[in-house]
Amino acid sequence: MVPSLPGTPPPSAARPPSNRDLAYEHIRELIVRGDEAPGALLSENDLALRLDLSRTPVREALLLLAQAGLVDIRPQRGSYVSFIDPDMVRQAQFVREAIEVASLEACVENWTAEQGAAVEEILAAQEECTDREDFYPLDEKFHRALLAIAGHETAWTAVQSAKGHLDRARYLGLSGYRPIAEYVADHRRVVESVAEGRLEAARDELRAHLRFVLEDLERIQAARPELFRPAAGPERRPARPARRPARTLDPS
Amino acid sequence: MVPSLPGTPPPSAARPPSNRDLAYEHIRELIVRGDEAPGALLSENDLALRLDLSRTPVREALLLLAQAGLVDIRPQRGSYVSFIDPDMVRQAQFVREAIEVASLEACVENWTAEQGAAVEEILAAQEECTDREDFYPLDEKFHRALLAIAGHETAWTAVQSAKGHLDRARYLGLSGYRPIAEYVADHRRVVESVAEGRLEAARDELRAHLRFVLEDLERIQAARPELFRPAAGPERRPARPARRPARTLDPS
DNA sequence: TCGACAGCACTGGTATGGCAGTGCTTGAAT
DNA sequence: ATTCAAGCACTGCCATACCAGTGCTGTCGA
Repeated sequence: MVPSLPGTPPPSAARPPSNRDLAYEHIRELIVRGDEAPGALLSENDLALRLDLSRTPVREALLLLAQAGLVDIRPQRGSYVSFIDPDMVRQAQFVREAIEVASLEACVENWTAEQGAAVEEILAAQEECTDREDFYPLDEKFHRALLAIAGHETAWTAVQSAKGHLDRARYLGLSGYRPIAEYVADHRRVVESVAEGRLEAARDELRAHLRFVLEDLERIQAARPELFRPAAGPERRPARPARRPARTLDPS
Repeated sequence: MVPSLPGTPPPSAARPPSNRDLAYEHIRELIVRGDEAPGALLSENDLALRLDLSRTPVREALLLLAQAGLVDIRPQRGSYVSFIDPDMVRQAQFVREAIEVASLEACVENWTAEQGAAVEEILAAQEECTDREDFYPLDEKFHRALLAIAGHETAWTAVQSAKGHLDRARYLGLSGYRPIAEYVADHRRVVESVAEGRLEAARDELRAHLRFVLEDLERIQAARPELFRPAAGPERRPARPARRPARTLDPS
């Protein structure tokens, strides 16, 4: 049986995506790509107009995004693009590392030639890759494939939910501080260790690989502090967009 | 001017829970406690009537529960209490184990006398405990405390989201197959190892402790197979409740 | 007896209107 | 110059109405 690596979840009838799904993807894209900066107001009304939908699907999408940690909903006040919280990023990193490193054991046990070939294909594509923006999907595919081989692909959703903040940090710090080639080299090292059954080595290598993200993070924070939750201080209020002036009572 | 009315305790105003939150908690309770069995229909309309709310907050609660894996929403068909999926439970167990075991390292490093005392308090309460239903909150408190000591309390949400299926399995199999006292003894063993800095021992003990849940799971599945997703076969359709008969065209 | 089929009672998905809460604007009073 | 309170433009929250999709019911024809 083919475990079916790529994420085509339902083999059953393909239902067209609901408006809620469309709104979710669209808004998520806005946030992750940085088109709407952290702290920006995301008004249900405004988004509904922009997406040419009613408020209901937009509202539900925002609810889901809030649960994913990408949006802060403040009742009766507004929904805002959440700031990147360094602690959240660190926790996400911790969760991800814990899961992926733990999965290596089963990965080593289940390793076969075919799986090696499938992973090799991904690695080859990564080596072709020069643009960072193209690299991220491939990176994701690689890590997901390792989980799938370990028989823990379902656990990817747990990684995913923790990864929201992390991805955004990576995306926004797009300039990148570590060359792609080094990441690919990391990947290859891990795969070789797994293929040769050196579990401990694979663990150390994967751990080191994942932790580089944190080093990048510190550089990103230094370079673009406005993306991060202000430590405290005078409670910087996120700027509301220009507002129509209030008219005093004078219908003339 | 009166600065603040007497009796308004905290600086930040405690906002009353929204109807959506109420609906969420209520429905979650229904599911986790087994009042609505896996496969049961959860109609938005019906729930709205029962909770004396409109459909909107109920619908949003269902949306969140669906994301937590407790509800299956099938568009234009119905929302159903999800079956317990053994694979999901195993994945949840894997995620939980990965996170908690990984946190032990920091836990050992950060261990202090006060923290030992706090944990000891929880353990003492657990030893007083005879009723399983009272034990679960204490169990949760213990595991959460360990994460907190490790400085990874935020990661608890990741555990939590994976824990939905797991908790339900435990709750529904309430008869319990392993005495509470043994669980507490496990806890105490882990704490002692941590306190004495024996990291590897603590890891092994915690791992073993968590895996007992899986053994219970198999017994639960054997005893109450109807709670679990039917393997395949003739696509057992979840029974719809009685339905008002269709009248043929005859207004008389 | 049995299969095809039309009708309709349900479902969740979407659109929209009204509401109370919140904080900015504003201008009068200090 | 500063304080303060009223007004109102916004917010998200909730209620309600309508829609298309789905599958059970019950009848009819072979």
